[in-house]
Amino acid sequence: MGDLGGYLRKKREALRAGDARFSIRQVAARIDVQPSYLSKVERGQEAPPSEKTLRRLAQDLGEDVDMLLAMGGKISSDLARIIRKRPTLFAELIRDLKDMPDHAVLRIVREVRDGNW
Amino acid sequence: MGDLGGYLRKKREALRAGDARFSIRQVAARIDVQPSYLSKVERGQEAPPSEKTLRRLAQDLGEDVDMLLAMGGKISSDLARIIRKRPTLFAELIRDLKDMPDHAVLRIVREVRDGNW
DNA sequence: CCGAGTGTGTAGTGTATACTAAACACTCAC
DNA sequence: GTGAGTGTTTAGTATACACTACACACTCGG
Repeated sequence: MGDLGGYLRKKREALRAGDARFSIRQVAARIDVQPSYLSKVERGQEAPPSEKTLRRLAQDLGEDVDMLLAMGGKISSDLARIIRKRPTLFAELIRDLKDMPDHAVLRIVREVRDGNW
Repeated sequence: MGDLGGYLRKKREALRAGDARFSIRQVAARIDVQPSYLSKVERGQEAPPSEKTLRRLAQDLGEDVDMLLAMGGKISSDLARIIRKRPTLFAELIRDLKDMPDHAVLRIVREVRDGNW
């Protein structure tokens, strides 16, 4: 599951094929880390970057932030904050949804969004 | 919000009123930390304990684990794991529920549990 | 008075997190 | 063949996390 490095490398190389601006060095410069660091992250020689850095990376590579964070073993701090405000309530809900198939959860999401509550 | 220390102290002192086994020293011994450490935690002079320690504390004091963890700025690792397995899905749901009143969320919980999905 | 128990103050520790800085080896264009 | 760019290696760093170990000062029953 947690192969953040390999995923990042593949994604970057795909982008790089069509745009020279996606070299390790240039991406690193844009997201404000050392190229050596990014290189190691991509090869799994370093632990996943911080949330801040993962966010910039996601933005630069056009990837979903929540997914990259998850691959890095983290959860977006805004989600964490929401949960921590009503811990038992959300804990219950999330544990109940644990084994539900995606489509069932999605149905809930949609109904919630449509405001039938 | 985040006054874990004060909350713990109050709770322990309440228990202590009816049971001498709830001194700092004895609780500390049971949850396997130094009394000085627990003392500092209760007075907010130390950062919140680890998840492991908070769990033992919650158990010993008869408190809700998820709530104590939340007060300590953490989220139960089993919840984190559930979310990380389907990050975008849960991120969407949680953000949508952010501003919903408790009773509305509870209704969802109950419906989910009753298996009408 | 003394022994058991109470809470607390001070100092220090091991480990993880999240990186930086500088140099090395290679390719490729001109 | 050299200058610009590429990825990588090695070594080191600052900060936070999550505590321990030990000693101190106090109370209170017998």
